[in-house]
Amino acid sequence: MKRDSRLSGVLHILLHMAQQPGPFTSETLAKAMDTNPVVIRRVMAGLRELGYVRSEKGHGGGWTLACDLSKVTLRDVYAALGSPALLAMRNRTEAPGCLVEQAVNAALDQAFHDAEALLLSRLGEVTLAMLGEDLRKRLGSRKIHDISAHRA
Amino acid sequence: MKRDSRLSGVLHILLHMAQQPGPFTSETLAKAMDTNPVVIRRVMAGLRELGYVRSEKGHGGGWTLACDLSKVTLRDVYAALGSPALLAMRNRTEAPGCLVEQAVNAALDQAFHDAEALLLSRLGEVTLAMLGEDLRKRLGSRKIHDISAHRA
DNA sequence: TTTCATGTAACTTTGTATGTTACATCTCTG
DNA sequence: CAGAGATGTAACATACAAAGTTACATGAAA
Repeated sequence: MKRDSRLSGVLHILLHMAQQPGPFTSETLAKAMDTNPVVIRRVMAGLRELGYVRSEKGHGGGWTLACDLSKVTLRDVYAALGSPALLAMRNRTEAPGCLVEQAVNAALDQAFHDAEALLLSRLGEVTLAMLGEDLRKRLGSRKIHDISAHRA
Repeated sequence: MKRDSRLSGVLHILLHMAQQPGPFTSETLAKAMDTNPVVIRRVMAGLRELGYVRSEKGHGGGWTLACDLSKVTLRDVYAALGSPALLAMRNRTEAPGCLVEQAVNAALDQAFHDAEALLLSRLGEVTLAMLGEDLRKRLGSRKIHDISAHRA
Protein backbone atom coordinates (compact mmCIF):
# COMPACT_ATOMS: atom_id res chain seq x y z
CA MET A 1 0.00 0.00 0.00
CA LYS A 2 1.23 3.41 -0.90
CA ARG A 3 1.51 5.19 2.42
CA ASP A 4 0.57 8.76 3.10
CA SER A 5 3.28 11.19 4.24
CA ARG A 6 1.25 14.38 4.20
CA LEU A 7 1.03 14.72 7.98
CA SER A 8 4.76 14.29 8.33
CA GLY A 9 5.32 16.78 5.53
CA VAL A 10 3.00 19.48 6.72
CA LEU A 11 4.35 19.29 10.26
CA HIS A 12 7.81 19.73 8.87
CA ILE A 13 6.65 22.87 7.11
CA LEU A 14 4.90 24.31 10.15
CA LEU A 15 7.88 23.72 12.36
CA HIS A 16 10.20 25.41 9.91
CA MET A 17 7.85 28.36 9.72
CA ALA A 18 7.91 28.65 13.49
CA GLN A 19 11.68 29.08 13.44
CA GLN A 20 11.80 32.22 11.32
CA PRO A 21 9.51 35.15 10.58
CA GLY A 22 7.48 34.73 7.41
CA PRO A 23 6.04 34.90 4.99
CA PHE A 24 7.23 31.86 3.05
CA THR A 25 6.38 31.27 -0.56
CA SER A 26 5.20 27.87 -1.74
CA GLU A 27 8.28 27.91 -3.93
CA THR A 28 10.64 28.26 -0.97
CA LEU A 29 8.84 25.63 1.06
CA ALA A 30 8.74 23.27 -1.90
CA LYS A 31 12.51 23.52 -2.34
CA ALA A 32 13.05 22.78 1.33
CA MET A 33 10.73 19.80 1.15
CA ASP A 34 12.13 18.66 -2.15
CA THR A 35 8.75 18.71 -3.79
CA ASN A 36 6.48 20.85 -5.94
CA PRO A 37 4.86 24.20 -4.97
CA VAL A 38 1.44 22.89 -5.92
CA VAL A 39 1.81 20.04 -3.48
CA ILE A 40 2.56 22.58 -0.78
CA ARG A 41 -0.52 24.61 -1.62
CA ARG A 42 -2.58 21.47 -1.60
CA VAL A 43 -1.66 20.36 1.88
CA MET A 44 -1.73 23.90 3.25
CA ALA A 45 -5.23 24.56 1.92
CA GLY A 46 -6.87 22.60 4.71
CA LEU A 47 -4.84 24.41 7.34
CA ARG A 48 -5.85 27.74 5.90
CA GLU A 49 -9.52 26.84 6.05
CA LEU A 50 -9.19 26.12 9.74
CA GLY A 51 -7.31 29.37 10.31
CA TYR A 52 -4.00 27.81 11.32
CA VAL A 53 -2.15 29.62 8.54
CA ARG A 54 -2.84 32.52 6.22
CA SER A 55 -1.82 33.00 2.62
CA GLU A 56 -1.27 36.25 0.72
CA LYS A 57 -0.95 36.72 -2.99
CA GLY A 58 1.35 39.01 -4.91
CA HIS A 59 4.65 40.66 -4.05
CA GLY A 60 5.81 39.86 -0.56
CA GLY A 61 3.09 37.29 -0.29
CA GLY A 62 3.25 33.69 0.85
CA TRP A 63 2.33 31.66 3.93
CA THR A 64 2.34 32.81 7.55
CA LEU A 65 1.40 31.12 10.78
CA ALA A 66 -1.87 32.41 12.18
CA CYS A 67 -2.47 30.35 15.29
CA ASP A 68 -1.32 29.88 18.85
CA LEU A 69 1.11 26.98 18.50
CA SER A 70 0.36 25.87 22.03
CA LYS A 71 -3.30 25.43 21.10
CA VAL A 72 -2.92 23.34 17.95
CA THR A 73 -2.24 19.63 18.28
CA LEU A 74 -0.97 17.13 15.76
CA ARG A 75 -4.48 15.74 15.75
CA ASP A 76 -5.81 19.13 14.66
CA VAL A 77 -3.31 19.16 11.82
CA TYR A 78 -4.33 15.64 10.87
CA ALA A 79 -7.97 16.74 10.79
CA ALA A 80 -7.01 19.72 8.63
CA LEU A 81 -5.71 17.26 6.05
CA GLY A 82 -9.18 15.78 5.84
CA SER A 83 -8.69 12.94 8.32
CA PRO A 84 -7.36 10.38 5.88
CA ALA A 85 -7.41 6.68 6.77
CA LEU A 86 -5.12 5.83 9.68
CA LEU A 87 -4.84 2.09 9.17
CA ALA A 88 -3.40 0.29 6.19
CA MET A 89 -5.87 -2.56 6.62
CA ARG A 90 -9.58 -2.66 6.06
CA ASN A 91 -12.38 -5.18 6.05
CA ARG A 92 -13.03 -6.98 2.82
CA THR A 93 -16.68 -5.92 2.94
CA GLU A 94 -18.54 -3.56 5.22
CA ALA A 95 -22.06 -4.60 6.21
CA PRO A 96 -21.77 -8.12 4.77
CA GLY A 97 -24.70 -10.50 4.63
CA CYS A 98 -22.45 -13.45 5.44
CA LEU A 99 -22.41 -14.21 9.17
CA VAL A 100 -18.87 -15.51 8.90
CA GLU A 101 -17.73 -12.21 7.56
CA GLN A 102 -19.71 -10.41 10.24
CA ALA A 103 -17.85 -12.34 12.90
CA VAL A 104 -14.51 -11.53 11.30
CA ASN A 105 -15.39 -7.87 10.91
CA ALA A 106 -16.54 -7.60 14.51
CA ALA A 107 -13.23 -8.90 15.81
CA LEU A 108 -11.13 -6.77 13.50
CA ASP A 109 -13.25 -3.67 13.94
CA GLN A 110 -12.70 -3.71 17.65
CA ALA A 111 -8.94 -4.00 17.30
CA PHE A 112 -8.90 -1.39 14.54
CA HIS A 113 -11.05 1.00 16.49
CA ASP A 114 -8.90 0.74 19.61
CA ALA A 115 -5.72 1.35 17.67
CA GLU A 116 -7.17 4.32 15.84
CA ALA A 117 -8.47 5.81 19.05
CA LEU A 118 -5.10 5.48 20.71
CA LEU A 119 -3.31 7.02 17.77
CA LEU A 120 -5.68 9.98 17.67
CA SER A 121 -5.37 10.39 21.40
CA ARG A 122 -1.58 10.43 21.21
CA LEU A 123 -1.64 12.95 18.38
CA GLY A 124 -4.02 15.06 20.44
CA GLU A 125 -1.53 15.21 23.31
CA VAL A 126 1.20 16.89 21.31
CA THR A 127 0.98 20.57 20.41
CA LEU A 128 3.01 22.34 17.77
CA ALA A 129 4.60 24.33 20.59
CA MET A 130 5.82 21.12 22.18
CA LEU A 131 7.33 20.07 18.86
CA GLY A 132 9.08 23.45 18.70
CA GLU A 133 10.39 23.01 22.20
CA ASP A 134 11.77 19.58 21.35
CA LEU A 135 13.40 21.07 18.29
CA ARG A 136 15.09 23.78 20.35
CA LYS A 137 16.63 21.09 22.53
CA ARG A 138 17.90 19.27 19.47
CA LEU A 139 19.34 22.47 18.09
CA GLY A 140 21.21 23.03 21.34
CA SER A 141 23.79 25.74 20.96
CA ARG A 142 23.63 25.54 17.20
CA LYS A 143 22.57 28.51 15.17
CA ILE A 144 18.96 28.64 14.02
CA HIS A 145 18.59 26.51 10.95
CA ASP A 146 17.73 28.68 7.95
CA ILE A 147 15.14 27.08 5.73
CA SER A 148 16.93 28.22 2.60
CA ALA A 149 19.88 26.03 3.57
CA HIS A 150 17.67 23.01 4.00
CA ARG A 151 18.93 19.51 3.45
CA ALA A 152 16.72 16.50 3.98
CA MET B 1 -3.92 4.90 -0.15
CA LYS B 2 -5.11 1.56 -1.36
CA ARG B 3 -5.86 -0.42 1.75
CA ASP B 4 -5.05 -4.06 2.36
CA SER B 5 -7.89 -6.53 2.95
CA ARG B 6 -5.87 -9.73 2.99
CA LEU B 7 -6.18 -10.32 6.73
CA SER B 8 -9.92 -9.89 6.59
CA GLY B 9 -10.06 -12.18 3.58
CA VAL B 10 -7.94 -14.98 4.91
CA LEU B 11 -9.77 -15.01 8.24
CA HIS B 12 -13.00 -15.34 6.35
CA ILE B 13 -11.60 -18.36 4.57
CA LEU B 14 -10.28 -20.01 7.71
CA LEU B 15 -13.54 -19.55 9.55
CA HIS B 16 -15.48 -21.07 6.70
CA MET B 17 -13.13 -24.01 6.63
CA ALA B 18 -13.69 -24.52 10.33
CA GLN B 19 -17.43 -24.94 9.74
CA GLN B 20 -17.21 -27.93 7.42
CA PRO B 21 -14.85 -30.79 6.81
CA GLY B 22 -12.43 -30.21 3.97
CA PRO B 23 -10.66 -30.24 1.77
CA PHE B 24 -11.57 -27.08 -0.12
CA THR B 25 -10.23 -26.28 -3.54
CA SER B 26 -8.92 -22.80 -4.33
CA GLU B 27 -11.66 -22.70 -6.93
CA THR B 28 -14.40 -23.20 -4.35
CA LEU B 29 -12.92 -20.72 -1.93
CA ALA B 30 -12.43 -18.17 -4.68
CA LYS B 31 -16.08 -18.37 -5.67
CA ALA B 32 -17.14 -17.87 -2.06
CA MET B 33 -14.81 -14.90 -1.71
CA ASP B 34 -15.75 -13.54 -5.10
CA THR B 35 -12.16 -13.50 -6.27
CA ASN B 36 -9.62 -15.52 -8.20
CA PRO B 37 -8.17 -18.92 -7.23
CA VAL B 38 -4.65 -17.56 -7.62
CA VAL B 39 -5.38 -14.88 -5.06
CA ILE B 40 -6.48 -17.59 -2.66
CA ARG B 41 -3.29 -19.58 -3.22
CA ARG B 42 -1.27 -16.46 -2.70
CA VAL B 43 -2.67 -15.56 0.71
CA MET B 44 -2.76 -19.19 1.84
CA ALA B 45 0.88 -19.78 0.95
CA GLY B 46 2.13 -18.02 4.09
CA LEU B 47 -0.24 -19.97 6.28
CA ARG B 48 0.95 -23.21 4.78
CA GLU B 49 4.57 -22.33 5.49
CA LEU B 50 3.72 -21.85 9.15
CA GLY B 51 1.79 -25.13 9.22
CA TYR B 52 -1.62 -23.61 9.87
CA VAL B 53 -3.06 -25.22 6.76
CA ARG B 54 -2.05 -27.97 4.37
CA SER B 55 -2.55 -28.25 0.65
CA GLU B 56 -2.81 -31.34 -1.51
CA LYS B 57 -2.60 -31.60 -5.25
CA GLY B 58 -4.58 -33.76 -7.59
CA HIS B 59 -7.94 -35.46 -7.31
CA GLY B 60 -9.58 -34.85 -3.97
CA GLY B 61 -6.94 -32.29 -3.19
CA GLY B 62 -7.31 -28.77 -1.84
CA TRP B 63 -6.84 -26.96 1.45
CA THR B 64 -7.35 -28.32 4.94
CA LEU B 65 -6.88 -26.85 8.39
CA ALA B 66 -3.83 -28.23 10.13
CA CYS B 67 -3.66 -26.37 13.43
CA ASP B 68 -5.28 -26.12 16.83
CA LEU B 69 -7.66 -23.20 16.33
CA SER B 70 -7.40 -22.29 19.99
CA LYS B 71 -3.65 -21.82 19.60
CA VAL B 72 -3.58 -19.55 16.58
CA THR B 73 -4.33 -15.86 17.05
CA LEU B 74 -5.24 -13.20 14.54
CA ARG B 75 -1.77 -11.85 15.10
CA ASP B 76 -0.30 -15.15 13.99
CA VAL B 77 -2.37 -15.01 10.83
CA TYR B 78 -1.25 -11.44 10.26
CA ALA B 79 2.36 -12.55 10.61
CA ALA B 80 1.72 -15.39 8.16
CA LEU B 81 0.77 -12.77 5.59
CA GLY B 82 4.23 -11.30 5.94
CA SER B 83 3.41 -8.61 8.50
CA PRO B 84 2.42 -5.89 6.06
CA ALA B 85 2.36 -2.26 7.16
CA LEU B 86 -0.31 -1.56 9.76
CA LEU B 87 -0.52 2.19 9.47
CA ALA B 88 -1.55 4.17 6.44
CA MET B 89 0.82 6.99 7.35
CA ARG B 90 4.57 7.13 7.30
CA ASN B 91 7.31 9.62 7.86
CA ARG B 92 8.40 11.61 4.88
CA THR B 93 11.99 10.55 5.41
CA GLU B 94 13.54 8.04 7.77
CA ALA B 95 16.87 9.00 9.31
CA PRO B 96 16.77 12.59 8.07
CA GLY B 97 19.65 14.98 8.47
CA CYS B 98 17.32 17.88 9.14
CA LEU B 99 16.76 18.42 12.85
CA VAL B 100 13.27 19.74 12.19
CA GLU B 101 12.35 16.53 10.52
CA GLN B 102 13.97 14.56 13.32
CA ALA B 103 11.75 16.34 15.82
CA VAL B 104 8.66 15.63 13.73
CA ASN B 105 9.61 12.00 13.24
CA ALA B 106 10.26 11.52 16.94
CA ALA B 107 6.79 12.73 17.84
CA LEU B 108 5.04 10.75 15.13
CA ASP B 109 7.09 7.62 15.69
CA GLN B 110 6.04 7.42 19.29
CA ALA B 111 2.37 7.76 18.43
CA PHE B 112 2.71 5.32 15.54
CA HIS B 113 4.58 2.81 17.63
CA ASP B 114 2.04 2.89 20.43
CA ALA B 115 -0.86 2.42 18.04
CA GLU B 116 0.85 -0.46 16.25
CA ALA B 117 1.70 -2.14 19.52
CA LEU B 118 -1.88 -1.89 20.71
CA LEU B 119 -3.23 -3.26 17.46
CA LEU B 120 -0.86 -6.21 17.51
CA SER B 121 -1.68 -6.83 21.12
CA ARG B 122 -5.42 -6.86 20.43
CA LEU B 123 -4.94 -9.20 17.48
CA GLY B 124 -2.87 -11.43 19.71
CA GLU B 125 -5.72 -11.74 22.19
CA VAL B 126 -8.15 -13.29 19.74
CA THR B 127 -7.81 -16.91 18.63
CA LEU B 128 -9.44 -18.51 15.64
CA ALA B 129 -11.39 -20.66 18.09
CA MET B 130 -12.83 -17.53 19.69
CA LEU B 131 -13.89 -16.29 16.28
CA GLY B 132 -15.57 -19.63 15.66
CA GLU B 133 -17.36 -19.40 18.97
CA ASP B 134 -18.62 -15.93 18.15
CA LEU B 135 -19.82 -17.22 14.82
CA ARG B 136 -21.76 -20.04 16.47
CA LYS B 137 -23.58 -17.47 18.57
CA ARG B 138 -24.45 -15.48 15.50
CA LEU B 139 -25.68 -18.58 13.73
CA GLY B 140 -27.94 -19.32 16.68
CA SER B 141 -30.42 -22.01 15.79
CA ARG B 142 -29.77 -21.58 12.11
CA LYS B 143 -28.42 -24.43 10.05
CA ILE B 144 -24.72 -24.47 9.38
CA HIS B 145 -23.91 -22.19 6.50
CA ASP B 146 -22.67 -24.16 3.53
CA ILE B 147 -19.80 -22.44 1.78
CA SER B 148 -21.15 -23.38 -1.63
CA ALA B 149 -24.20 -21.22 -0.91
CA HIS B 150 -22.06 -18.26 0.00
CA ARG B 151 -23.25 -14.71 -0.48
CA ALA B 152 -21.14 -11.73 0.57
C1' DT C 1 1.33 47.38 -16.47
C1' DT C 2 4.46 44.21 -15.16
C1' DT C 3 5.93 40.98 -11.82
C1' DC C 4 5.23 37.85 -8.20
C1' DA C 5 2.42 35.29 -5.61
C1' DT C 6 -1.60 31.96 -4.63
C1' DG C 7 -5.87 28.87 -6.37
C1' DT C 8 -7.14 25.21 -8.83
C1' DA C 9 -8.29 22.07 -12.52
C1' DA C 10 -6.43 18.61 -15.35
C1' DC C 11 -3.13 15.45 -16.42
C1' DT C 12 1.01 12.31 -15.50
C1' DT C 13 3.73 9.32 -12.68
C1' DT C 14 4.42 5.95 -9.24
C1' DG C 15 3.63 2.29 -5.95
C1' DT C 16 0.79 -1.35 -4.18
C1' DA C 17 -3.04 -4.43 -3.79
C1' DT C 18 -5.69 -7.12 -6.56
C1' DG C 19 -7.03 -9.71 -10.72
C1' DT C 20 -5.83 -12.66 -14.75
C1' DT C 21 -3.39 -15.75 -17.84
C1' DA C 22 -0.33 -19.30 -18.77
C1' DC C 23 1.99 -23.17 -17.82
C1' DA C 24 4.75 -26.44 -14.90
C1' DT C 25 4.15 -29.95 -11.49
C1' DC C 26 2.07 -33.30 -8.72
C1' DT C 27 -1.49 -36.97 -7.67
C1' DC C 28 -5.41 -39.68 -8.11
C1' DT C 29 -8.30 -42.50 -11.19
C1' DG C 30 -9.28 -45.52 -14.76
C1' DC D 1 0.49 -45.13 -18.63
C1' DA D 2 -2.79 -41.48 -19.95
C1' DG D 3 -5.84 -38.06 -18.62
C1' DA D 4 -8.15 -35.13 -15.40
C1' DG D 5 -8.01 -32.32 -11.47
C1' DA D 6 -5.64 -29.97 -8.25
C1' DT D 7 -1.75 -26.69 -6.50
C1' DG D 8 2.67 -23.47 -7.42
C1' DT D 9 4.23 -19.65 -9.43
C1' DA D 10 5.88 -16.36 -12.75
C1' DA D 11 4.45 -12.77 -15.63
C1' DC D 12 1.39 -9.53 -16.96
C1' DA D 13 -2.92 -6.48 -16.51
C1' DT D 14 -5.97 -3.49 -13.83
C1' DA D 15 -7.51 -0.28 -10.23
C1' DC D 16 -6.73 3.22 -7.24
C1' DA D 17 -4.71 6.82 -4.34
C1' DA D 18 -0.67 9.76 -3.26
C1' DA D 19 2.49 12.61 -5.26
C1' DG D 20 4.29 15.28 -9.03
C1' DT D 21 3.58 18.39 -13.08
C1' DT D 22 1.59 21.69 -16.30
C1' DA D 23 -1.28 25.37 -17.43
C1' DC D 24 -3.73 29.18 -16.60
C1' DA D 25 -6.87 32.29 -13.89
C1' DT D 26 -6.78 35.62 -10.15
C1' DG D 27 -5.13 38.98 -6.98
C1' DA D 28 -1.66 42.33 -4.98
C1' DA D 29 2.40 45.07 -4.85
C1' DA D 30 6.02 47.71 -7.22
